[in-house]
Amino acid sequence: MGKIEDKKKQKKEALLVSAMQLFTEKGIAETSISEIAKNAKMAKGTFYLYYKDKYEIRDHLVARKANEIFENAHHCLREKLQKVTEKNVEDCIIYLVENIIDQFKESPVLLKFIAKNLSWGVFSNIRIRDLDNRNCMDVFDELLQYSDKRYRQKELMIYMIVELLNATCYNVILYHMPVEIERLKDDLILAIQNILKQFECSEVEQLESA
Amino acid sequence: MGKIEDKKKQKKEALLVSAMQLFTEKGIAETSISEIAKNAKMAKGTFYLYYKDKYEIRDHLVARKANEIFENAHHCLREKLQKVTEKNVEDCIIYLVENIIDQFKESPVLLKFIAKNLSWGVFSNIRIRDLDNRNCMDVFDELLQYSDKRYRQKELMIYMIVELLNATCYNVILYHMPVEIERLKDDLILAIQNILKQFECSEVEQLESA
Amino acid sequence: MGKIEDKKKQKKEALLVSAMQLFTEKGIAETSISEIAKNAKMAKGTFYLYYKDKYEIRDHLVARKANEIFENAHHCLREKLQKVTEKNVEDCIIYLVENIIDQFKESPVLLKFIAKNLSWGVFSNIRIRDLDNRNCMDVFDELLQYSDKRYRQKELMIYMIVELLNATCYNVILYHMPVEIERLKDDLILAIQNILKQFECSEVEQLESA
Amino acid sequence: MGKIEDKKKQKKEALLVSAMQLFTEKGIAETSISEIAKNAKMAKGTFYLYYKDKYEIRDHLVARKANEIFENAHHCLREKLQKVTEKNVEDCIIYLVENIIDQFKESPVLLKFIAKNLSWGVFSNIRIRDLDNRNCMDVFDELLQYSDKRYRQKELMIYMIVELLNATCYNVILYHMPVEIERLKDDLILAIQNILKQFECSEVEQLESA
DNA sequence: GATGAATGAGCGTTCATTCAT
DNA sequence: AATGAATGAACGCTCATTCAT
Repeated sequence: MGKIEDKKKQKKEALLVSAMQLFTEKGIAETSISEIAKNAKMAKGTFYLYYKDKYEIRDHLVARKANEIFENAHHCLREKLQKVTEKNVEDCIIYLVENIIDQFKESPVLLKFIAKNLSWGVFSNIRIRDLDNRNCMDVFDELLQYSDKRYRQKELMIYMIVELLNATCYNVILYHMPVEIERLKDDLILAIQNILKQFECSEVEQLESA
Repeated sequence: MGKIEDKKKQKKEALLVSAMQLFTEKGIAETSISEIAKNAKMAKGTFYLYYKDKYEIRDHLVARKANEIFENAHHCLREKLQKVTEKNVEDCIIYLVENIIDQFKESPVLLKFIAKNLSWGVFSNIRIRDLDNRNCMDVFDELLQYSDKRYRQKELMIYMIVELLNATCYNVILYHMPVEIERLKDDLILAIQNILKQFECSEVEQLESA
Repeated sequence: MGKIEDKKKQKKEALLVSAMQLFTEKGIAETSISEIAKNAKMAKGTFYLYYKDKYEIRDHLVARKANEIFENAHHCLREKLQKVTEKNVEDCIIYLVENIIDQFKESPVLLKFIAKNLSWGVFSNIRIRDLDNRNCMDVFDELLQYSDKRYRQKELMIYMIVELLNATCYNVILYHMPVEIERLKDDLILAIQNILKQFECSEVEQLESA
Repeated sequence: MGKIEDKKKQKKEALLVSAMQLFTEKGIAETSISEIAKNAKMAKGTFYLYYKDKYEIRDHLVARKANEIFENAHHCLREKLQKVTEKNVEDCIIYLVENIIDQFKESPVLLKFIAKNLSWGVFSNIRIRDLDNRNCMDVFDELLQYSDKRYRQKELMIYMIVELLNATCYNVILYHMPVEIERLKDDLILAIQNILKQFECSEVEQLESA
């Protein structure tokens, strides 16, 4: 029956939660498997029924947390878009960026965990449930489609935006260096808007691609 | 006499070199203190006469390596500037950026080591010998002084450029994702030029600050 | 009904087969109970319904495999004896020995398993189905009865032959040391014939025992 | 100075002694490294400064113990030979065999340890200090040289004798099966004498080889 | 009877750290 | 100052055994 499957899922979940807590509290390298298990109220051996090692659990967590952040942001965006008729790609992306900054502000440990462990490979594969599990690049594609502008090198563009967002927030939110987050925000958004413009196709190219 | 001081420096140096080799070859977590000592042809116990633990050595190394990279770049810039009369800040910064990218391309292990361990605190304190040990922010200040343009929020501007450079190079050089470095280069430089423009003071502000 | 008994026997059998495979493939110490069960397509817990531990299974296997070897040899001997009128004890024993050597040559892993785990207690109790489950010593008694010679200390004689056979074949077949099996064979048979002669009663003793 | 080397030798020795005790008391498989260390009054980690694992220690022990047994026997033989003018090869070998049987009788655990772990490769390489570290096959060669008889296939002959000795003593001394050791002794010696005769070259061959 | 999730003792191994030399 | 033998805590991991289902 499904009860046993349910219990297993709960155990896996408990291990994830336990690991997340310890990873953010004391770092991955300083967290041992037996601690993860004990913190999840299990025997050490039980850990190995569900994960190969702590790096497997880390990878699961990174993917999940990045997913949550992006889904949260995307969800808010969708709600907002329902109220607005005019849809502007740039604004949407800026909206996502601001939302993500807010999430990072709320949970600096999350930022720390994500920033140090998220690779582009994982990020570009994040799936959004609201969009039939299409991945995060599809989200941008969809947004860009509704626009009357055309963009070249879309993946590179997104990559640069994401990396700039992540990298600049890290020191600013965690160590308030070299400025406070509120001070960074405006210029970060400006920079991102410039990146978007930089990848916009010229009118000639726009026509060609049309 | 200074001979004893010399010997001490040599030992410290040998440990740094040994550690750098092992850190880049197999990673910091996988390198043990006894390995560092053995590789430096010393007894394990001697290590503790010079460093507290391997993280102290790591921090020394990060600062030194970042310094070398920046000094290299700056040195090349100075040589070039001696041949040229016209001095343009933007071009200088782009020159530094390109030079640093080239150094990363030459030594991806260096990039890996630096990118994962360099914090803004360390970076902004890098000292340049050619400039009487003034730090790296002073370098930019000097460059910006020679320009006829005025910039606001200089440290933030540099911060954003440095982080963008580091963060985007990481995946691209080490994992060729999402594009090749040659593909990234042009757009990265464009983006940095835009960041510079974004921080340029308007003419009114220029006058005011003058 | 006997169906339940049948199923039980089948399970026990499946575990034996599974264990034999793993024991010979990777050794007893390196084989775990859960592997034996999985290889027999059962759950781990089921193992304990049939055997106490892997050593119980090993003992069952040693007895069975030794039995098979001896039964095989004995079966061939009987077939041969039906065609021959003249029956000579020495020749019969040599025939058995040669047959067993051939079986070992065919399956060195079997030799390895048997040689390291067979004790005299187990061997002397091997039962032969063709002979109404009489044990292996009875076989020799029967053979010796048909002879016109008399032997003293029959069990000791058999013991020495069996141990010499086992012990000398081990290194020779498994590691080809110090000679090849073909080189050993002739002298081993000679030695066994000498052992048989050595235990023959003198004519006076023969008469006495008659 | 040599003091430190001395201490190291003492530690290695202490580990060997400790391991031997535990191996014979409870078997190799049932002995753990931490037990060996604790029994030798050391920390667990110290074990690894001297041996790779318990199998390395086992191999050292087997070689050493086999060496001791053989050297003991050989030493007694030499003492005896000094008193006797007439030297007979057969008698010498029988003397060695009897001496070894006596050693096994005195220490059944030694027999158990040796019999289960001594391979022909190790045995044939045993070195005798009294003979300038020449190995055990050289001993036999020397003995055989003094004889007026010639033997073919000397290594095979020794192999068969050694294996017969080992294999038959095992059950008899440890489990008193199928007879007592005193009962085995006479027939074992007879059998060995027969093996020696069997490998004697015929008179024709003797002349040829001369 | 059969299952397999859960346990936790115990393994081999590593390694930062100490300290007598 | 320099050594490296010694330590023992802590690690990752395995596995026989139990027991609720």
